Amino acid sequence: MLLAALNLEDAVSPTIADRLFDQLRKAIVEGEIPPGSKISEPVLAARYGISRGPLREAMRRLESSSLVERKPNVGARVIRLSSEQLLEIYVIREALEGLAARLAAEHMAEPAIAELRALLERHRIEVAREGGQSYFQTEGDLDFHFCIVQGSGNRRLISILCNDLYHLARMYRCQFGMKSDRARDALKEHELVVDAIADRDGELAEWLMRRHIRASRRATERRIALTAASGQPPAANGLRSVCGRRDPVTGNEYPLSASSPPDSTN
Amino acid sequence: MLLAALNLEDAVSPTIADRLFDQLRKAIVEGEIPPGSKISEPVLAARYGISRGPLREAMRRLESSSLVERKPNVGARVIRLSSEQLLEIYVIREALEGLAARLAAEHMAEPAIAELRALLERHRIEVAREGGQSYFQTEGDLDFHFCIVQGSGNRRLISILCNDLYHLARMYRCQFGMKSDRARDALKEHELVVDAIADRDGELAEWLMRRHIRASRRATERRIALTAASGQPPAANGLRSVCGRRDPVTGNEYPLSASSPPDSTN
DNA sequence: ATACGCCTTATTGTCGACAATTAATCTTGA
DNA sequence: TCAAGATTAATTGTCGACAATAAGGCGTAT
Repeated sequence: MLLAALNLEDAVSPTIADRLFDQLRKAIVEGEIPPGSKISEPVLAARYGISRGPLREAMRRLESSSLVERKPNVGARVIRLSSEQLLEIYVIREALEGLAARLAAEHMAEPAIAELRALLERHRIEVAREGGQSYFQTEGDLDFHFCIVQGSGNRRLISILCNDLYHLARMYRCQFGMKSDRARDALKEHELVVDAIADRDGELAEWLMRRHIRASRRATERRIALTAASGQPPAANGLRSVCGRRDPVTGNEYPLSASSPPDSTN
Repeated sequence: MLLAALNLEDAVSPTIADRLFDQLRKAIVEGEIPPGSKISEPVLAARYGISRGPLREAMRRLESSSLVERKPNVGARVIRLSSEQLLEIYVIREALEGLAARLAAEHMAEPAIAELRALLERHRIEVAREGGQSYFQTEGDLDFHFCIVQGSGNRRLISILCNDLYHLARMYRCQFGMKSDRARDALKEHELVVDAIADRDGELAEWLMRRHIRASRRATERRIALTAASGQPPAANGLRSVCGRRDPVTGNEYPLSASSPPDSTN
């Protein structure tokens, strides 16, 4: 529900290819199409009841979003998530969202700041209710960052973060489970950032945002170290593996482990 | 010639769509297909002697690179360059390339640093020969930044900068002419950055790179203020308009002013 | 028994044609 | 004469079929 802001695509496109792109991205991000699985064009086209033309165009866009990898004359596979790539994204987000926070402090309109405050208030209630363990908070976290980036007013910055990096980050979170025990700390950090923005203190806002993302990255690093030590292969997802179920799309391939969509709060 | 590093695509793809994407991107970036011009699928397909299928896939990739804008059931137009968007890119580059410089100082291998030094040496000779006015320097500038980013070792950072932002930056430069009088200063700034990287001083490298890009942005701002004051419309390109010639691709549309490819040093 | 080469098969890449939507033109009325 | 509407034309979106490439299986020779 709070994820509404993340669904840029709720204004349905009249063309099949665009709609399909949204559907496939959602399916890949939420793990419905497992990472590493091969995507067969005829099978997928039949699955969605369309021709291969629009499908291929959607696949091209997925490739540009680096959600699938394609080799010519061979086919496309859903990207396999490596911890290194996740950390790379954190490093970039630290720089980019720090910038976004500074710009937001300079450009954001007062009503938008008030909305941001209201959003954090809802998060506060939620965290208090679920004792800081809620998985939901993780999504709320993305919602918060989403709002800040929107407030930066830099359209290309918005595009880079919201069209590509956030979907990747969400994908990793869905894969790894991520019922972060950092919800309470994260919320506090969020509030400090918003305070700085409300004070129009861009320098402080950037510093706080960078520290926040750095802390987030370190928590992820710890988590990765844990799951790696517990015997699982490094690139595997540490989530409930639904072995009794068959791949819903590709049908015949069953890589590492298939994970069902982690929640339906959108 | 020095642009060789920028041509990631010299390893020709066996598929038409990929080859066409490279060709079209080059044509758009260098202004052969003027900004704002409508792209007709049948015309373009005939022009390149291929079918509309691969063309559409290439167009989808161009759209992802934000080189063309598409409206459903209407068509695609080459993006029109606004000064605001150019400055937005500079702001992002400042954050991202500052990060890249820091990472390069930490991760770059010694031979790569030596290569970088050699590159700057060639630039030094070139600048001395052309008296700091050379247009070439502008391309060399991109080459330099390209190498630094490659040295960061962060694959996603490399992808964002080299696959999208650099092509846009190059497009703006081609459109605006850009025989920057800042070549001498820029070269000096480049050398300082490389010194910091060689010293493995990441913090300094980042600071120097940010300052360098900031100076570059300010020079561009001044240039924009000049051309805007000299009577041209703000989004127009301030380059020789070849009015006697017809649009080589779309054939029937002739927006603002068509500019021929600024150089052939690749 | 293993390795090399050939062949079969399935998948991707490409093409031409049809349908749907949009933009422009022409007509008609006030 | 201008505006509003319908009509026409062109472009885009979609589809099914063919061709080319690569992967996998099979057989044979060493």
